[in-house]
Amino acid sequence: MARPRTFDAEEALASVMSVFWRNGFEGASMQAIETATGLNKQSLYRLFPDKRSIYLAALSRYVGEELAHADAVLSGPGSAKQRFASLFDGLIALAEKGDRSGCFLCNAATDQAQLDEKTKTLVSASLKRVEKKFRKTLAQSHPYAEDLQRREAMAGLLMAAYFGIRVMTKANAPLRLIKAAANEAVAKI
Amino acid sequence: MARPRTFDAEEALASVMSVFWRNGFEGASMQAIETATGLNKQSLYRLFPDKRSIYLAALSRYVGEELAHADAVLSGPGSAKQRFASLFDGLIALAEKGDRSGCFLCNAATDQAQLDEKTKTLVSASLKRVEKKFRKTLAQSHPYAEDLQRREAMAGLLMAAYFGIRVMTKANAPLRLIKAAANEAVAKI
DNA sequence: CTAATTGTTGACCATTCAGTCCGTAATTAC
DNA sequence: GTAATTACGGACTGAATGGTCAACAATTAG
Repeated sequence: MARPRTFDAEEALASVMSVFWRNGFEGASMQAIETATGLNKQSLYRLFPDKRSIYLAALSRYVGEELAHADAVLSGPGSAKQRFASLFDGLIALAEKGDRSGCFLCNAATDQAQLDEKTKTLVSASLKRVEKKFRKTLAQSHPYAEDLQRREAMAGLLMAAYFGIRVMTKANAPLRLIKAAANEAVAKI
Repeated sequence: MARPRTFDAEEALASVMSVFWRNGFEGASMQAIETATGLNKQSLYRLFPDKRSIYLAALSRYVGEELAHADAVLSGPGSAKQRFASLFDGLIALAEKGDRSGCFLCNAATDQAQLDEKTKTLVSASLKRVEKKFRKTLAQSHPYAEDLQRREAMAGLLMAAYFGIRVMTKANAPLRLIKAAANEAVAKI
């Protein structure tokens, strides 16, 4: 009968996710991951075959959380415009409290998507899920409910605005610029 | 009398820029840089004190080129809307020919801005220059010429859209989505 | 108790990393 | 020719890297 694991795999993954989110794939050393999790890397190698697998698991976890959050916000009451306002207000609120950590998905896209096939696949699939969610929300309000082309166009713009604001946040753009971009994006719905 | 340098420093920097753009700071090894430039790294260490300095020089070069290009496009004939259309059409054209390399500035923002003070300063200053250029262009057309608040808001949105599309491009978003986002951003001017 | 199984620990490994060292090279001034 | 200066080439350095190894540990079944 096997010896039971003494750590919680999900908890460990949450710590790992923070390290990869902040440092990127190459910048996050296994030593840093050991420190963040309080585990010996051999314990992690029991769960995952290599560093890339740990990275992908962490990214998957992040995307899951981010989409769940977006879903909650975009499933709220009101028109599509109001719901997107809530989503973008969330970005403003993060910047207001000095949170400049940005978005792990954006990081993975710019950092690894063109360098590693598996990361590319995961990033690409994640974008599809975001698009689907944005279009679904828009489809619940006029005129996007009836006009498929307008819905697709606006979903595209909102996605670009969302990711762009994430980049600008990490790039230390002033709060007024982040607010301007977020509010203007919502105003155009 | 000193021995003259046998390579062109600007040419070397262009090669270095490509390596850093593609691989990021951590992922670009000095060995890869040697290979790309055809120089021994000791020759580069004659020009720059360390890897970070090389990286910052490469990023500066990129920003200079990108802003010069944007300046050329945004200084063209027509309304602000038409000029931005040209700029965003450029992004579409890159995607159309399969160029998914994205934007080194975006990469630096998401990758290094929160990890290294000098990179953060350069990235932040670069964003200011982009914003200034976008606002200047908008100020040449109605109603942005007269309405400072609208100008700032639209500049913010266009910046977010621009950077967001860069991220989506690198994230392998489908061409139709990139087109939708770019065209909708311009349509909102 | 032993056997089987997986988990933990810490040492170990070969390679890679950014940077350094030093002999040789190229150029001009004298 | 020598001297002075910076450039080039390739070897070298200590540390860091992702991953492996093997002894010991924890658990249950029989």
